Amino acid sequence: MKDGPDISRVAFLIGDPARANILTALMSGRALTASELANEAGVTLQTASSHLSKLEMGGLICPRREGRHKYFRLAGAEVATVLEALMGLAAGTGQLRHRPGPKDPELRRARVCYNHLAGDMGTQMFDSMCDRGFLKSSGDDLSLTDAGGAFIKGFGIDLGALPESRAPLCRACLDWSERRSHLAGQVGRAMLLRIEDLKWASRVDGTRVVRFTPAGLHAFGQTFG
Amino acid sequence: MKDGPDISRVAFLIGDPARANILTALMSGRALTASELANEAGVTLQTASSHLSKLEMGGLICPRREGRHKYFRLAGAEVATVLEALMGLAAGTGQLRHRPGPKDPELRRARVCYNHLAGDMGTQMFDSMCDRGFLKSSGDDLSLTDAGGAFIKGFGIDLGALPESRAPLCRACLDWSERRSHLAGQVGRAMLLRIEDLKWASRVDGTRVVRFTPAGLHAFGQTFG
DNA sequence: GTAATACTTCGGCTAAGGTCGAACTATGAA
DNA sequence: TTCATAGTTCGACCTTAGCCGAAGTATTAC
Repeated sequence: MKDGPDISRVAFLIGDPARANILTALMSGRALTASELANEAGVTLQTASSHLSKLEMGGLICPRREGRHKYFRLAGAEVATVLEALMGLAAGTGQLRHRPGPKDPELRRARVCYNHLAGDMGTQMFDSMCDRGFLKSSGDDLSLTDAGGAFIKGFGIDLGALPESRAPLCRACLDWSERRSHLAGQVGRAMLLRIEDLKWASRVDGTRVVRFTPAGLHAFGQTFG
Repeated sequence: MKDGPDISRVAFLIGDPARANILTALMSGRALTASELANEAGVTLQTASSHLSKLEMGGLICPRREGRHKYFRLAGAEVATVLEALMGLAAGTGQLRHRPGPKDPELRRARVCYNHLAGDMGTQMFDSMCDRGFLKSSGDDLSLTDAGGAFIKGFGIDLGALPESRAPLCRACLDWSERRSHLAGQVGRAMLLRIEDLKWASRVDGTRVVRFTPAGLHAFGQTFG
């Protein structure tokens, strides 16, 4: 028994409804204050503070002080991956499915996953870029081809401006609603930012929903149809 | 708040040490009895029975009666994926790392992941098959090329004999110790079975360790070097 | 049949931990 | 300075659930 790392501590942290709501809210990729997260989780500030310190101790979130505010964000893409995988499993095991709220169809259509585009439109973009030979997956790793580099440059993304970091340029991320991959990594992040810059879409405050304008939808279809 | 599926229920189930041990034991891919799992988890049979019924209700494991025994197995590859992702995160977040037992190096070298080969040798096999063009990842999905089909046929695997099922033939699975992908899916399963058939390696009872014979190690190196 | 093994259910004990009110600290605004 | 806002810490309450002994059911062995 006791093979490998200890799963239960991390799972225990995610296993509380309030903490799960906090983490889900942070899946938007934004850094949120303790008060905002308390509100998201539906608990008082004191309770949220306790949860947040536990999540921080467990290495799932990172704090950042800013004046009298304390902002929290997910500790990394690996955390987001686990959360997405759990969502996929929760959605799959039937009775665990949450009653689909009014936002549910919108979420399935286009949403933020950590810092990149997910949902139907996220996978559509990914597939289109693969089909046209912009992405090449050499076994495990995903990378941008020369044609792909030219494409995203034409799309308005300056590769040189991307920060040097250990984070891979391209990464595949499994989508819980579509059960297929979408584009993550630094390029995935840059694509979403560019889509917002182009005013094709904007995030709906307080949710993970990404809402496209009619014009943006049309342009998206032209580009990734 | 409350976007998407409810994570916390599934995470709560995994968040108990006894249940986490049970699930980890089932990562061997084998079906184990309630008594065996009680022993793995370090609790009495009564306690394990309670845990097992909760895991079953939660859709994480499937029971199968066989005489007076009740065998349990993981409910599916999706569950295994979540567990592997959690292991990766737990191993990564530092203080959560379990004290490395004597079996730890062996586990990192070669182990069973649900029903396929993982660890250093698992990723080595995967990389080799990718480099030689046996596997093609068209964007998201992983598939066997013609050359790959010929290769595994030569290796002694009859593709036609694989059962018709919704499970994909090839699938990439993230490895918590190597942090890279290895081969899962039906072909991954068949490869491991064939390796055992060839007597290259055998599983160590009661653990996830796959122990190669010297001859098997040599043959493996020849084939996937 | 009787005995043994495998598992389940029940009941009670106990400990862990989620919750919030109230008091406290720290930063910023007037 | 004085007040307001953001967050933390403390203490008490209380629900939850993990645990095991004991009794109950089901299946196999003899």
